Amino acid sequence: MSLYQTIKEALADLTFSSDTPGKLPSERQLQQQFNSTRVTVREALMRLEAEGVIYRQNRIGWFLCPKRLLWDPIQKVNFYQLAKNQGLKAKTELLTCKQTRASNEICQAFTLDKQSDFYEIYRIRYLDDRPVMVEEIYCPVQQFPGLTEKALDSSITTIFQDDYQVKVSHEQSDIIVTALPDNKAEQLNLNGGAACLKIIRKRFNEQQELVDYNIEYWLHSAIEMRVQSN
Amino acid sequence: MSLYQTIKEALADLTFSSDTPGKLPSERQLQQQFNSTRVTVREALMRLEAEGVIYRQNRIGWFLCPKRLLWDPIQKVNFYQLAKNQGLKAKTELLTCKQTRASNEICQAFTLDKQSDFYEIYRIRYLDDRPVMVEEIYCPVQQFPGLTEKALDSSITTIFQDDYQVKVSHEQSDIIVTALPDNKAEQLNLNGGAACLKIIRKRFNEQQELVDYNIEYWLHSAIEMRVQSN
DNA sequence: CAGTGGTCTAGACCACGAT
DNA sequence: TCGTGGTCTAGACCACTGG
Repeated sequence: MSLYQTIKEALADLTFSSDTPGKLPSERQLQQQFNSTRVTVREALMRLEAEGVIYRQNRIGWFLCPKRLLWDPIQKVNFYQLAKNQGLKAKTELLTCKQTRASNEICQAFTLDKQSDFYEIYRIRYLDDRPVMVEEIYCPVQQFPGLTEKALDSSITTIFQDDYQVKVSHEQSDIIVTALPDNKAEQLNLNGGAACLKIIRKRFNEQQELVDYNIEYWLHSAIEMRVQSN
Repeated sequence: MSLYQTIKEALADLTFSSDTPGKLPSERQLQQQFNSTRVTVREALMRLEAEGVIYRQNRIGWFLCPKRLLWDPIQKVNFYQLAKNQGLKAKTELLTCKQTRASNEICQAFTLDKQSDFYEIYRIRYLDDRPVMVEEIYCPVQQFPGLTEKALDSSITTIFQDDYQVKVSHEQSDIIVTALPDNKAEQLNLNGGAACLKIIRKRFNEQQELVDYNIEYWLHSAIEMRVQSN
């Protein structure tokens, strides 16, 4: 068996008895401990990261992954409720909210022309204070005047419903595995290139009109999906 | 911008005009071309792999990814039908089929004791002759006597229905992103450690009895999910 | 057999975080 | 300021693929 495999298994077995709980020893410490080089140690670490056992914070170190959030893409349960049901603390941070002209792709999805204005909302979501998701939300200004004034660090669905009487009745999600883009990784204080789940979600009102175009990047080790079909 | 980022973007722009269509130049060629080292070139390649742009076959080289198979985890469409609808050629290869005592986890799922015998079926699935998935299927011998004699390189669901009058009426899928385990990677002629979608699917008959326990590993770049909710 | 990717060594410099 | 991870160099040997 290769050396990095050995290191990987040894690390997986470790109780990671470091100063900070959940934090792994530094790469140079591991290199000495296993009498190897940083390249090889990092190979082992990156495998464990790919498996979803550990994750890294940019220039800080490697950490053990907590358990994944279980999510059913069919159920329209909001993030806070979902987290609470699973004993996790949810938090949302609003990064930016501005009025823009959106990309062609998004205009087309809304069947609006390129002159239309959209709100563009960037948010980060945390579970137990760990950043796990970054999202972009687009919705037409016309339909949601004054949206910037609302409490955008809460549930958008609730705002739609309570403040605008818009009820989401149908949604479609496209889900792929890809690498976290560098600009998104930066917002999460993580490294680009790590596996992530990219979810493009379109939500429609009762008249089947698109009201909300949402792009989410989930840290792959933070989420698990469960779906039922009858 | 870092060198491997530059290389990554240059590679992404390339039309990959190599001998074999879809195959990238060798790592040493790229190293010369970009006046760098293999480590750095491989960093760029692995990023592209993580993004789902290219994949590698063990000791053969790097290849461009064809388009992903679109899959709705709610619909119970069989693999051949799904592929055909999307203009892809599906193929299944039976690796092994044997009678065993299954693991505790699986016995428990079936609510059978540890003495029960199961069929254990290993298969590989191909799209346009590219291996994209490896699976393990467990089902109780008691319920499917003589299953080994059937054409196990076709649809199991069809065999259940036609040969055993067992109709799958309900199923549950757990889906996570993880790394392809080395033993599975080997069966696919791929490298361990690449991102994959692991799907654990339990299928039930009309009496809500578990009939089929299925573990699938999909090459992450080969699949995309789309779900609707009402 | 030549060429490929898989693994590994033993260094180096940098930007950034913690202190 | 010191230690961290992020990036990079310039090699090496091996197992395996393909001709």
